[in-house]
This record gives sequence, structure tokens and C-alpha cells, in this order.
Amino acid sequence: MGRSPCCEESSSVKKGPWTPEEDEKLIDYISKHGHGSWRTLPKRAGLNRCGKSCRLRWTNYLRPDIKRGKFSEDDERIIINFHSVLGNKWSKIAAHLPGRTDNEIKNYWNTHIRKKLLKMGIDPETHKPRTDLNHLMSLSQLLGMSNLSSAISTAWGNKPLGLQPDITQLAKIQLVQNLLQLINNNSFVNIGNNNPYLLSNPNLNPLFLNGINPLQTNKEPHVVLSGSEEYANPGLYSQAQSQCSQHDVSKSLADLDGGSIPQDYNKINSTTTSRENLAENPPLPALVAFPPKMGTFNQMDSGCNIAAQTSTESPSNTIFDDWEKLLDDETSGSYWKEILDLTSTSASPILW
DNA sequence: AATGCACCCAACCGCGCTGGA
DNA sequence: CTCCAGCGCGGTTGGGTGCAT
Repeated sequence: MGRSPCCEESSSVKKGPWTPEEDEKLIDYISKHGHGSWRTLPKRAGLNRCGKSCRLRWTNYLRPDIKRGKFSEDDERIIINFHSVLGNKWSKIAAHLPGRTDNEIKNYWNTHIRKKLLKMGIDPETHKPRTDLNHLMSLSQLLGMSNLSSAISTAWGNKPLGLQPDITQLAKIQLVQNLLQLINNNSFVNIGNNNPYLLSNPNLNPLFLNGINPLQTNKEPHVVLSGSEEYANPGLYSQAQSQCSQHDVSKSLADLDGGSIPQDYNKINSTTTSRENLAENPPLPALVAFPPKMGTFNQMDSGCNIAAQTSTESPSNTIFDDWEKLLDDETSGSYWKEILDLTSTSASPILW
């Protein structure tokens, strides 16, 4: 069905940035009369703007309850978690960050968070590790740079730059993760990063894929949504819920899906695995056992060489041992050779 | 100082949904 | 049931700004 444009094309309504005078008129009018019909508001308020422009200016900028300024780390985490569940539903995400507008969150996502996730090797759309070849290339280049830096440092008789070993390890790990995912196309491993987002993200933590909450010792059943809204990832939604509760958001998320908010959760938590992941992607055994408390866990402290944590759910030490070997400089060469051999014989056109 | 470039974010555009006639 | 006005939402644009050369 066709619809008339918001403003007559022939009309000479003003566009572009708002002047302080226009702002004042709009604020004055709405504070006295409310906005009522946006379409008729400009005339009533004496503004040469279209109603839509007035609404946008009010909701995104002039509203008195708008919170401006930098996003906190908590805000960022909440945005990421809700985005992993809701996708680009900016208004829904904004509903859980009082004072923030959907436009502001959308901009912040596109300019900051998106890039951050990409740098971490995470696809901001799916919240899963990137498997595109460009990304693999950049990782292999990172490895190359890192090795070069190491060679230069050795040649000069200096120790490598302080960050270099971590970068090397992370690049190796990330690269292998992505290779494994390419090869198996059904799961992946995630180690060597102390970012709470990675650890708590059911898409990124292998334990979640096994239906294990890394922060709890017992398995939990899958979430069965009883509400009207479908969420791609109920585990993350629970996590998002718990974070939301920390911010004292009055609107209960439980109302949305008929579930209950796990009130005592720590900052990073989750309850279940993704139904889709389990249904469509049978999990590989978890490679790393996570300790029960996030606060005590710092993988970087051990230089990515994670000490095996005992867990009743830990399926295998063998694979973990392999990873340790991979991370061991003395033996990594042979493992890389194996991987290279494997990829060179596979049908996938891996580029090096 | 001038220029080019990248980034940020306010504002715009167009589509879909909703509810009333 | 159809039509349509109005609104809200998500994607996109472009001007302003800061930084590098």
C-alpha cells in the first residue's frame, strides 16, 4: 500500500541540524502541551519542520530523561549481551538501558563495539568466531608480523617486545580455532583470552556447547521459552537478564519471556546453551574446563597456557594436552606442520 | 598552514506495523 | 475486509571534527 510522505515534497520545511531557537520552541511547546500528534505539532509549535523531524529531535536529544556521555563498561556488556540475543533491535536494547536512546546505542555499536568484536575475531552479527578467509589471512599476517618481530629482536640480541608472545599465542589460538571451525563446521574452541565476554558467551565458550555452565558445576536443562517472544539464544538472554537486574531496571525482563531472573548471578553468568547450536551443531568435547568463579580466572596471567582445571564435566585431558603442546614453543612447530598438512590436503582453499 | 583522511553521531529516509474509520 | 494516517524502527547519510602528513 502506498503512503504519503511524512512531509510534502513541495513544502519548504527545514532540514538539517537544529538551532538552539528551534530546540527551545520544541521543548517549550512539549513541556506545556505534550507532543500529541507529531504531524500537527510543528505548526502548533511554530516550527518549520516536519513532524517526524520534531519527534526524532525530541526522543533522541531533547527529552529530559536522556543520559548523555560515555558508555560504561557495564553498559557495553549489556549491549553486547542483549544484541547477541535480540540482534539489531536497538529500541528493545535501549529499553534496558535507561536514559539511552536506540539511536545512541546503534551508533555506539557501529562505531565502537562492532570494531572491538571484529578485532577480537568475533563476528558482530552472529557473536561467533569469524571464519571468513580475510580474517584468517589477517590472523596469519599477525602471526607473520609477530614472528618477524621475534626474529628481529633475536637478531638484535634483545628480548621480544613485551606484548609479542601474547599476540603470537592469541593469533595462533584464534587461527586454529577458525581453522577447526572451518574444517569441522560444527563447533570451535575458545581459549587464550581473558575477556569476560568471550568466557561468558555461550557462542564462544565450549562448555556452553556441552550444556555446561562454566560458572556452575551442574548441568542445566535447555530453556523452554514460554513467552510470546522468540529468542535465538535463551542462555544469553538469561545472562542479559541478570545483568539488567544489576542495573536496577524496573521493567522486568521476566515479563517478556515468562521466565524468572536469576538474581544472584555474578556479573558474568549464563544458564544454558543455545538450542540452535545443540540441535544443528553437535558439540565437540570441551577443550578447556573453566573454574567455578570468573574472578579467580585469569588466563593471561599464565600466558595463555591454561592450567588444567579439574571438573567433573571435563571430558578429556588428551585434547587439552595437545593444546598445551601446541602452545609450547618447543613443540609448536610440529603441530603447526600437522595443521598445515591437514589444511593443504583438505578441500577448503585455505590461503597462507 | 594546508590538505587529506578517518571517525563520530545527529539527522534523514523508507519500510512495516497498528489501530481507527 | 480494505484503506489510510500516524508512529516507531532500523539502515544510511553527510556534516563536523580531530588527527596525520
